[in-house]
Amino acid sequence: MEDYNRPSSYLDDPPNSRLFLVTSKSITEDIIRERFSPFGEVQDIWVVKDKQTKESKGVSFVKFAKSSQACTAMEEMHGKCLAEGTKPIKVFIAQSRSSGSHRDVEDEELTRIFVMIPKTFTEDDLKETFKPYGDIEYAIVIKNKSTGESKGLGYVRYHKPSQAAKAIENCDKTFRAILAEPRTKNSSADNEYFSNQRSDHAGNEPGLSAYPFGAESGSYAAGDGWNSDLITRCLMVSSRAPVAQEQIYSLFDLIPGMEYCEMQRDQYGFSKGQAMIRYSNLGSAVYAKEKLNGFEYPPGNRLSVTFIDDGEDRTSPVGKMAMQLVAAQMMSMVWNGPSGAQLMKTTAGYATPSMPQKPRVQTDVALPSHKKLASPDSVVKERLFVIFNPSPLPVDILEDVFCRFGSLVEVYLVPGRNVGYIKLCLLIHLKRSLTRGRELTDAASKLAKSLSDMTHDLDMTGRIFMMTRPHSYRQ
DNA sequence: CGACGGGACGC
DNA sequence: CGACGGGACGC
Repeated sequence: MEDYNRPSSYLDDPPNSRLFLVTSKSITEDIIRERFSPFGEVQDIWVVKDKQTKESKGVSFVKFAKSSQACTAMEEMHGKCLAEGTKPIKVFIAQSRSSGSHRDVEDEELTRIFVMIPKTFTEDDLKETFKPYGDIEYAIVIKNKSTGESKGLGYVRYHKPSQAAKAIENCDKTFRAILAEPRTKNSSADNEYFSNQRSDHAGNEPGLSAYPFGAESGSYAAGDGWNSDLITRCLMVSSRAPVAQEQIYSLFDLIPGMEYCEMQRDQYGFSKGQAMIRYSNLGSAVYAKEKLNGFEYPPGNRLSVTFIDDGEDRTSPVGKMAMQLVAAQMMSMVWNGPSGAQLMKTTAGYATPSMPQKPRVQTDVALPSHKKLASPDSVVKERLFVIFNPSPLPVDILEDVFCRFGSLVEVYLVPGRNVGYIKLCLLIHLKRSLTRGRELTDAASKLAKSLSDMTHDLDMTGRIFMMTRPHSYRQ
């Protein structure tokens, strides 16, 4: 509740989504709209005019919905002439309205991001994780100088502001990517700059990604819990050679669950050698990426497949790390599970590969019936503290199980730890079968067994505690 | 055993 | 050189 009452306050939201243009005075709002709207959703255009004469002062502001759109427009339009006989325009990211400064915002300030990463991440991991958004100049992990161990933080420098913006918008939220504060003399980095809510890019529109084909080696390590990739139902397919949409369609349609396939086009309607694919479920997308990234189609043309943000609302505090665990588990089902790891042999399109099903509760333990989740803003009345061994179960499974015992508000897994909280606003069955504060019980161990059963090799021999307080909420 | 929504770089 | 308007939620 800052100064958000003023409608104009969201000219700075999300940060760096507004451009400052210097043009000839003859350039009109209509010309600007025509030339800038191809880069994204233009929310506002304002040509600054003299109060008396109404003549343009040769200065304009263009507000985009997203920072990446503004940055791409800046990169593409800086130095262009918008009309015959007019001077080339200058385009900068506008200073935020609150800053008061009129200094040009340098690319230096827009190309380096600051991220939280697993302690196990190497600089190569960091690079691999963030290269889908653009060419990386360098990636460094912040380490303890004496011990050399990672502090779980890193910097990634891109070549272009739009690439950094895309990384911030689209990378897994657990990375908490933000623009890095420029390295300065005064070491205090405690500006009030970054407390702004990030855009949740819920309305991600395709078609603006400016990154070159990131020919990525289809190798990534699964197994250390924290997979470096964003995991979603949406994939981006990149091809060096032009491939018809129908070809991509039939290829990716081999995997059940494809619900959307569309070539990406630039503002002139030309194919960019990229297509967006969406599946109806995570498992299909994970499987598709695993099987088709690096696949030569047509022969000699390596396809690159990466996850892209599907714009789904995953802003619940659960975070996406849990999704990565889901994916890791699906991998293990693909590789080890009974449904087998049948490779797709051909692109000829009839042999549908057997698919791992989305994990569902399958147990001989009698579970109460599935109930609807409580609304996310319900007051949490009880929390269960769960310790997982060896590693947390996927959130959707936990939700599926625990929603049966009460009115489930949220499953929260503490990132990077083997613990989590089950938050409920009403307890029905659990309350009778679990004893406060004590390690137990028949019901809990059955629950544990059923969890283990349904997750194959993951063993949940953890203990479940009852917590009394919904934590840190003042009464 | 374990934990509460996380943040900064040798100039 | 080249920096900040217009319009007016809905309890």
